[in-house]
Amino acid sequence: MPLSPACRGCPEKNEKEHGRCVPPLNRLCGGMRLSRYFLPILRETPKEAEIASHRLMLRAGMIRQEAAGIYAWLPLGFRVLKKIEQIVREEQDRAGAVELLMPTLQLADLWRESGRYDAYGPEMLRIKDRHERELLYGPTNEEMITEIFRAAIRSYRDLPRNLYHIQWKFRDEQRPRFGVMRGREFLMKDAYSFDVDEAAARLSYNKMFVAYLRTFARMGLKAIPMRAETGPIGGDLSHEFLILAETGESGVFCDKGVLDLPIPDEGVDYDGDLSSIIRQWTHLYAATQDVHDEVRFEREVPPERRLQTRGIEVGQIFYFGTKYSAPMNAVVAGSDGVERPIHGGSYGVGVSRLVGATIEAFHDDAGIKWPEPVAPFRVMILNLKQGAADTDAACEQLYAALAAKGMDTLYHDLDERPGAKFATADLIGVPWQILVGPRGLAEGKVEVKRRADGTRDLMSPADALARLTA
RNA sequence: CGGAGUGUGGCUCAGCCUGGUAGAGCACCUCGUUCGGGACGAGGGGGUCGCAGGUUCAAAUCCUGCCACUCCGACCA
Repeated sequence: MPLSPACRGCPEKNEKEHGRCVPPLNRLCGGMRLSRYFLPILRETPKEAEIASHRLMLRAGMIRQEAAGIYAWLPLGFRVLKKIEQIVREEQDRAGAVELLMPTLQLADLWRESGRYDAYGPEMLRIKDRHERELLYGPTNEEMITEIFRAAIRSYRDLPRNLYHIQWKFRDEQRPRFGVMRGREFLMKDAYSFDVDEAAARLSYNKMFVAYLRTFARMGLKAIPMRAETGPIGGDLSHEFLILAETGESGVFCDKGVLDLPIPDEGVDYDGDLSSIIRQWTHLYAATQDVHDEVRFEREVPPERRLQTRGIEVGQIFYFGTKYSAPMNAVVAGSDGVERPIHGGSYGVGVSRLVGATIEAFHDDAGIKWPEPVAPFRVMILNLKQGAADTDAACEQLYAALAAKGMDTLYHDLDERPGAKFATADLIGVPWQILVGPRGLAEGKVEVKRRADGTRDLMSPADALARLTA
């Protein structure tokens, strides 16, 4: 795949790897002038927003609510969504999963094969087309992927496989809330593994387990795998991945030791033995309220290491055996020539929810503090005296130089007062701000401010460039 | 789905009880003065008061029904 010119030199990753970028990400590399952007900032907090991430996403012009639990993603929010999506994609690919795209609408008849059309309940949005054919807006895709898979695969030699897509889902929640954290329409990565038997399926499960550890860590999040109930999807092996946050929906109990476990590096051999990593991450106590065992907790975890808090679920993995393959007749011939149902697993990541969850983890009173890997822009240039020859020239030079390096840069070139620009920059949470004002330029200096901790350093524009493109 | 609320300009709200020419702050437009942490002055534009009925000479306001949205709880791959 040829490199997009805009991608050349992008600091996201080396150029060789960049050839794998899907087109939407290519567009994220480079610069943007605020005067040509669409960033509808709100000065006051909309009254419906109770929690920080919802409030800040509305104020920062990332989303706009169109109906209960249904949001339009405005340009700034869309950038973050795409960056998170891309990290998820890269780690799925690395773990050997193969991307495809299934439709949002599905035939009811397909769901009758598994028996879930009647079992699912009012959470499923049901639709009829002009021929009175019953359709549904997919809340998940086990049936469809099983249908796709069974049509093509005949032999155990074709296994294992893991297919995934990143697609919008709809679940008609009784009470949507917390903005994109619990919307009715949401973007989810869902992967589905197919194996010849349970032992093989567990190997597939372990790959996704490790991929998830890496995925959330790359976003700057500390996600902890916890034993989980399997819920309506069914099955007998499942972990939820939660990031710790006081505003989380789930109560969690764990051994503090899990907070310091090492994340597998990108050279991890997915075809090798992952069991030691899984053991390391599962032998310490960690459970959500639903499956919490207080007696075991007190027996296994010393008092000083007991942690009781709340968390936000950002992923869940299941092994469910032949739950779908048996009723839907998805079978392969074994080495003995006998056909048997394949053993399946499914693996979800809440992509749109992660946007809100990240803000819950990284914000202060002034606004969002994006971790660099998912920030909508990496650098923001603030021209503190728009229209003055020296500040304009210095900003244009910085902007051109950063864009040439493929750096995501937002140039605040509106004719606003410095205070307003500071407030906007802090609100939208771009990790690095370059403050260019007459005061500093008199000494040939600009100020580089790091949003995460508020530290500022005066330096020459050349040094600022070197520091931010290092 | 139970309970509690709210719908008035892009945002936050007042006005409703006690019916009588639709308001404020912020935002927006023009001009001027400003300019390192959300400036100031003057002038200006923008609203079928959620929808539909009803009562009345007259309804944002009173009555009835509906719709939407929010919060608490239950629910939540």
